Amino acid sequence: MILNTLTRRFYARSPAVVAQGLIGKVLVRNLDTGNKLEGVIVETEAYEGFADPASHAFRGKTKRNEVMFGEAGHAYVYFTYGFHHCLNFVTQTKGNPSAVLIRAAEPTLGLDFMRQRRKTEIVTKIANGPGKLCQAFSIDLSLNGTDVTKLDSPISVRGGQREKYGVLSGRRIGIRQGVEKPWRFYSAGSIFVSR
DNA sequence: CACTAGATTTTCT
DNA sequence: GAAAATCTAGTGG
Repeated sequence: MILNTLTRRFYARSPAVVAQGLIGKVLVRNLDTGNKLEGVIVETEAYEGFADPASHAFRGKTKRNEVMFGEAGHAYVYFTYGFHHCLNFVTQTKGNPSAVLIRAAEPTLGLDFMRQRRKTEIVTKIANGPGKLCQAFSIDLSLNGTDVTKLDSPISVRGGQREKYGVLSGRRIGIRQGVEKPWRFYSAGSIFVSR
């Protein structure tokens, strides 16, 4: 079993590379209660700073997106559609505010807790979407800006087993600008992806 | 199965 | 005022 937490160097690359690299890695959530949740990341999307009209950072810095303008390896959590949180990891370096959206995961640890939070018994529906994933993993705005490269952080990512079916890419979901960019990455054959 | 409305906050026009 | 990196419950085929 590999337990290495991903370093800042991993995140300090272009978002598309990081997004692809995160597939098959394990998202780790350390709760205040001492409970631990884990899930294998099966779907991500890359958002490329100033060059990408779909990125929150495209129109400049705001109070909401300021974390994207900071150091790579931090969590960017935002609230959207009045209801849902979305989890991102900041990538690249200062001056290029890019991030990777975590869209879906396969729950592997803490299933009872997640089922309770999601109010569903169906495992494939626990984290097959960015809003659902945050609900299952108990992620909200209080975690915005969290450094995810530390082992004892509330959120971190560690290496997992190699993705056996390979990684596919396609168009991103839920956006109207820059839809032609093939910056959605997902685990081939996984039943835990959002679509 | 497809489609639609509604929840509700941040941001931009 | 309207759209947004969404989800759910409801209607109808």
